[in-house]
Amino acid sequence: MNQSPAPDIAHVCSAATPGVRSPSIKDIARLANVSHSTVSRALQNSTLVNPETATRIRQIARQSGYRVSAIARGLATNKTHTIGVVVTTIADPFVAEVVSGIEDAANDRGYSVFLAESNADPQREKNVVQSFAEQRVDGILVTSSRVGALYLPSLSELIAPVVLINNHHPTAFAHSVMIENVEASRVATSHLIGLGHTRIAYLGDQFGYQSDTERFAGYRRALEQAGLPFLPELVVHGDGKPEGGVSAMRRLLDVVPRPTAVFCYNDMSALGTLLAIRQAGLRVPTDISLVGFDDLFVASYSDPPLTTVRQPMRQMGLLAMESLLKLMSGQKTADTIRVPAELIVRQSTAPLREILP
Amino acid sequence: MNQSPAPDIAHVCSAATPGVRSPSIKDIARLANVSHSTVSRALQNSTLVNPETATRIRQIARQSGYRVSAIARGLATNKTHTIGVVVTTIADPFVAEVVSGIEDAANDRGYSVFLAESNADPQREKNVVQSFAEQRVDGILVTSSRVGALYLPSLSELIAPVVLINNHHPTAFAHSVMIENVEASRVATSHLIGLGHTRIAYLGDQFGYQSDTERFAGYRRALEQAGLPFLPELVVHGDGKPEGGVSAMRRLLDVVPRPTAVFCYNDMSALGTLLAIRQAGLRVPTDISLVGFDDLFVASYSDPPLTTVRQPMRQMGLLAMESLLKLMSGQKTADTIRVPAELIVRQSTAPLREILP
DNA sequence: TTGTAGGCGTTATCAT
DNA sequence: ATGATAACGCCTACAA
Repeated sequence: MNQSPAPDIAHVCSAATPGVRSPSIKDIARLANVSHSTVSRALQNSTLVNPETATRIRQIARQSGYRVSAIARGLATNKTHTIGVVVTTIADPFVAEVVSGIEDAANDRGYSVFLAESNADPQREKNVVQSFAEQRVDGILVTSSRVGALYLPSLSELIAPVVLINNHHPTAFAHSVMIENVEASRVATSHLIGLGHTRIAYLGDQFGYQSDTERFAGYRRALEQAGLPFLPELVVHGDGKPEGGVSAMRRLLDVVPRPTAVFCYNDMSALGTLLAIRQAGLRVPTDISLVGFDDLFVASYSDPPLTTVRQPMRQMGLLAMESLLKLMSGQKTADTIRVPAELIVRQSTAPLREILP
Repeated sequence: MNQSPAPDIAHVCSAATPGVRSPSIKDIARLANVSHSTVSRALQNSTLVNPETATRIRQIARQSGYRVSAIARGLATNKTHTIGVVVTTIADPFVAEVVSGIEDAANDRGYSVFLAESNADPQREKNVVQSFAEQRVDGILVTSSRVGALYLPSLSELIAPVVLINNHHPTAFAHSVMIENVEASRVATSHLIGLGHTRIAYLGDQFGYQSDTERFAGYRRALEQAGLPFLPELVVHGDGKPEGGVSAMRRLLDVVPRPTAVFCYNDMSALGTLLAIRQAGLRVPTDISLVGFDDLFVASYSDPPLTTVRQPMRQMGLLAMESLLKLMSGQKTADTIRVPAELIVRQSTAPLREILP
């Protein structure tokens, strides 16, 4: 009798018993009394195979738990149906939302996604690129990262097409999906101006990052349009995270006279800003109005709920994926897709309090 | 003259010119005047090759931009150096932190990670499992998902070893990493009791989820130890997200007399709870004390900052990865690793206000 | 409609 | 120390 592991019980604990290779196309061929090419065809729903044999083959394949080896297929076809996604860190809520959108779209199209974090560490970035190259990914998506700056050229030439999403340093010729930063910031700042504020601070990200530069430009444009003076002392920079928002805001609180409104580069910074203001014994929006950017879920649950600029994060991931699909199939796409944003007014902004002279 | 953008810069747009195969081991062999086996050995730093030729080969390989094909290697070795990570959604901050830890550890060990979301959708779960099977991943990590419930048996037998992280429905025989839920909750609840509270509500997750069950058990144990009566009307269930926290808390606010403290299943729920309390015109901790669970970054930045139970999320990812590595190499590991948690006392909890009779 | 015969880029086992 | 040669699992002409 057969003494091989457990007959039909199959479920005997044992983690993936190593040494037991999964059935191959040839095994199925043997069972079905056909050649492995026929099996291959049947499994691909080719019309070049008798419908009945095809059904029989698929039947057998299912019963024996057959699964194509994506890697063997990849070797043969030179396409892995795999994309690489590189992010600075997935622990950033903005990034996570975008990646979620990507994953969704990729899954729909039958693509598997490799996730890699660069941690803004050059060495790691190198590893990531190398790794994606070795895995022979069909395409690469980069979100909120600096990778582009250093490796994009080699990436897109030697490895696979690349699409950037809100990247820090976009490179020439790179395909990308970006939010309408300038316009969105202009609108956000104008909102504050419309409420009577004239001493409006800008709390940005690190110097040189594109989103920061663009949002700052929108801020200035709004001031200009309103004929308001630009006050350099009201511009500070955080790090895109709550911590940075705290320290940047503290610097702002030392300026006299104090700003009556702050436009934050992003919601994470705004979160820190909120804390700093509270710790200083002031209130939002009574003493200081606050506007964020991103519309992360936290914006709805902070106290007060944050007026902010909504980025359609998931959809941006989707758009990037679609753009990448086109590139991967050799089509041309718009070099950079600009996505409109929307100002969401909540309770962190209020009319300037009248100050009696 | 050349009118295309930038001449020899090589950066001539053109995404990954399809049709141009990257150099193979044979190409290198030709250039180095050796057999491809020698190249293979040289590239693996085998001692079975003349140091000088090895250096020369590596030199040539580097110059020609050679990159091993992980998929060809996988075919040959039957190991892909790849793991699959399945999550419900990466947009959940807890999940994102864990995955970040996993990615870090995996990268250190030379593993690439496939990320897949199940969205708690059975069909998607099927896809994920199928996809990982086809990609021939060497191991699987499942975090905060229900996947285990349905597919774990087939997963760990037919595909690869599996390790669960804070999974909803752990299955027998499954390896897993879990937080010390019962003890942590007991401590958290005792903290409230120590502040004089006796009407302490429990705001949980969906019925049947293991973390919920365990945390609830810890809550009850604390009451018991203090000789406090268990009040069923003070137990409500959300959905693990802020929205669910809001509605669950509203239900709680209708109970008379009102609870004076609430222990929330997780921080996301607590965020919603905070909002609901505020909207009811009450204050935390003056009117109601609040304890969360997880210690997400939001816990530090809410108003008031949340007293909560810290889970070492990144480290849990790391532990899971290490456990998986052992399983993949055929070693045995503890079936379930219990990670201790830590109560972080901030400002959302305060002594029960004396109520004059 | 089906089978035969490479070939994809590696690793691995032999000889030499 | 090196080179043939054969897998690995699949796809795809080409032949039948």
